[in-house]
Amino acid sequence: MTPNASDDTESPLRLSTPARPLRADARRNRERVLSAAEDLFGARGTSVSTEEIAQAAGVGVGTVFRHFPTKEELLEAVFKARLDRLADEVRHSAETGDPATAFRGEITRIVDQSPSKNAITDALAAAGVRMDAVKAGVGGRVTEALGLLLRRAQEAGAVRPDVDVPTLIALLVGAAQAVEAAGDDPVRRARVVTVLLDGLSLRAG
Amino acid sequence: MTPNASDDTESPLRLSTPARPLRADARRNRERVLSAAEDLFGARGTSVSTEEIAQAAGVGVGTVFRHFPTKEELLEAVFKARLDRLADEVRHSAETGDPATAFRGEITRIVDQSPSKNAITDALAAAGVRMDAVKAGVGGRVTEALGLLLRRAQEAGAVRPDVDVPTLIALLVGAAQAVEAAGDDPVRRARVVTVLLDGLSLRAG
Amino acid sequence: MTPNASDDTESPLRLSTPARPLRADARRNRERVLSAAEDLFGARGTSVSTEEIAQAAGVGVGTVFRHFPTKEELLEAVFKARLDRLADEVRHSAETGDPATAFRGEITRIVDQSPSKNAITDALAAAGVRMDAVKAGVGGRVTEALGLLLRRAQEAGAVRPDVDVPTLIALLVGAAQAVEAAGDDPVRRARVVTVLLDGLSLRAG
Amino acid sequence: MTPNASDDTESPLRLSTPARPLRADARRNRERVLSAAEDLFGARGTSVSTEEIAQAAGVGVGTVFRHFPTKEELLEAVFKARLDRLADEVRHSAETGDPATAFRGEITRIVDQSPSKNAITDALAAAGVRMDAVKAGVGGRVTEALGLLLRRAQEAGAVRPDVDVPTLIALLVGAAQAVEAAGDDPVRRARVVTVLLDGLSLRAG
DNA sequence: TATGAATGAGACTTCATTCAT
DNA sequence: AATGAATGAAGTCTCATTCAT
Repeated sequence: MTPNASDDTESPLRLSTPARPLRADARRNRERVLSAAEDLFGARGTSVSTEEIAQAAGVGVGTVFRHFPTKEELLEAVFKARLDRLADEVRHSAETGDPATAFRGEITRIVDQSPSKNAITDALAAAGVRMDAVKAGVGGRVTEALGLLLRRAQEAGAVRPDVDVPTLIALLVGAAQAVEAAGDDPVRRARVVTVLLDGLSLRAG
Repeated sequence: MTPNASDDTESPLRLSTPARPLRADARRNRERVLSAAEDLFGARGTSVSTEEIAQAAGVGVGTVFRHFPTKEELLEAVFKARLDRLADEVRHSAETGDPATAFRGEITRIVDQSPSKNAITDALAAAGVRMDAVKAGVGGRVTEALGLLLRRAQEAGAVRPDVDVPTLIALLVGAAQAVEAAGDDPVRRARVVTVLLDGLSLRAG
Repeated sequence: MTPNASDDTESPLRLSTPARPLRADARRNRERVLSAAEDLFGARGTSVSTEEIAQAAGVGVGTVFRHFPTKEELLEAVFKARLDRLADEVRHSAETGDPATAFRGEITRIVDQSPSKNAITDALAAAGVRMDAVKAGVGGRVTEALGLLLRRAQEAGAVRPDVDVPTLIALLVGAAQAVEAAGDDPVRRARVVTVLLDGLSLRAG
Repeated sequence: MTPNASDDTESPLRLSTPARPLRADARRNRERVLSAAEDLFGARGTSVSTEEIAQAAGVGVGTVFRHFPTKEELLEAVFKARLDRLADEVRHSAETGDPATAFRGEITRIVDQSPSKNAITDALAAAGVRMDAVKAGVGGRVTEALGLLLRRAQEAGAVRPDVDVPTLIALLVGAAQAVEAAGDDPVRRARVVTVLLDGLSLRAG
């Protein structure tokens, strides 16, 4: 909603000052809340109460609401934070080493990490979250980074050319879910990833 | 809307009601509630209130709770009903025609049908639902039917042999999610399915 | 207890049915809530909590909200009920006996009754209450009845002709407040009413 | 903004601060808070939050609470300041010119000024405010000044003798409310004042 | 049996007040 | 002294579930 371009920070109270740097302790609390929220939303869905998040973060409810005036804004912030980290990671991969290997490694990593930590899956599973704000904001960075990763792999002939970034994102979302559905068995989880990667690779014949 | 052949409502297996065969009107009410619940849960998630489901079904809340003593039990019943229909459909496919074609057709159908109606996706997305009860119950029929479908396709050399039924289920769950994430664009949705099927097929080399 | 003329009822849930007659117990509860709300709002202002009103009415909070989905709607309902009773009373006066006496008697009665029960004063003091709904609804009846009372008194030469109904209403609102501000001393309260009536009467010269 | 002539801020009588004369900046902050509070309480009722008042005053909440340890004390201070100004104004009127004219002019002025600025009305409408402190404090000055104004008018035969100061105050409170209830129409507002003045005047016969 | 009114725990959010910086 | 972050009690409202009709 904010036509805010760069800065990711969020002023605690919507005052006139656009991006006050936040006092040290305030910032620490903000991080604690964000982290607790990420854990709990990841582990038990978006229905965990704000009260519980506050407890987990070791602060009062009021503090949560000072930093995130609405539960939805908290959800969005968690989502953005995840995407932001994901974008960094993907970009780093994309710019490093062999395109094919980078692609495979990164896809595997994204899909196969702890489901409760998976940026895409449950954030999207969070259903109601406004994708608008996200797409306009950090979402763009993810798209960009994935685009680079994908393009290089395609140019190297390692990935089929008829897949574009949105499709790749959809596939990642699904694969993360699939891995979660596969349960704890590492063999099964690996197979899921294998099927995805094989499906994405350029066929020999 | 469902490409379902036979009865839409109550399949051979009845689980909730132990003995008493239910009066005609009671049975009709049960079905109406189940149907309304399926629609609303599908369309707007499991957070729709019991009250609203009752209204949509044209009955009082009390009636909903008479048939399904808990919201969770209602959720389970919806889930079971979907799986039951799915099992019928899959079995029918598996027993008909060419194994490879049947497999491809059925996978496509499962994944690419209206997401809000998709049996696996949102029922699982419903998070809290006890899979125990389900796996012990109708789940077995789905597993069985999918097993038949998969085995025949593998024997025909159309599907890689290192995929077992649980993995296939996980993949279906994920693919359904992926298709939903792909949005309304039919081209993208088709690509998602293609990637899945290619990943599942036996490689030439 | 209420000298209420026609049907005052309100359907508990805004459904399709326009004016379902309400079950006996539901109706009783509704009245109890309304009555408790009138007492408490009158005695301690509109800031009394819904919880407390529920307790005073001997019902759960949920019941209050079933009948009045919003605190504001409860406020409005209380307001309407008061105006409704007032309209009945005024009309009855206006149609009975000598115009001048009726006018004086009625004005006195309105202004000098227990302030916490005063229909106009604190309901208006309730600040936020939407006058729209009220004016469109029962408000019209009050205006009408006061119009009759006023016109007859003016035609009888007992009241100055340059006062119209809106002005009279404003004066009543103010006088009620003045009486409240006059405290418990009956002599002072009487004087306030006297000043109002003298101010309203047609001067000799 | 106030049609107030002289000092807007701090009149002779200081009540809150017992001894220490307050540093210059502290004093300025106190005035700013008081002024912001008066504006906001007047415009939007006593429910405006302390936070918002602090913002409007350009200070932090902490500063508001340093000067007025309680919201209620802030309310009282606002009230006192208004009464203080009122006392000055009334006394000035009472001591100037013809008694009858002074009385009429002053009553009109008090009642008919911008309602949101009206000292008596909404301060009293603020309901909870302890009148004790006020009556004991600045209230006395108002009473005194009004007493002078009233006595001289009565001695001049312009005002009925059976009205005492407390009654006059009650009438003023009510009339201010009546004017507010009369809305924006200046004709109606004028009529309200006329009725009051006529009611207060000594009858010819 | 069906109905829908009643219940009350619990969710989100606000705000007066305190306290570390 | 000033600031504004933190606190937590309290308020409004929702909803799964129970129960009288």
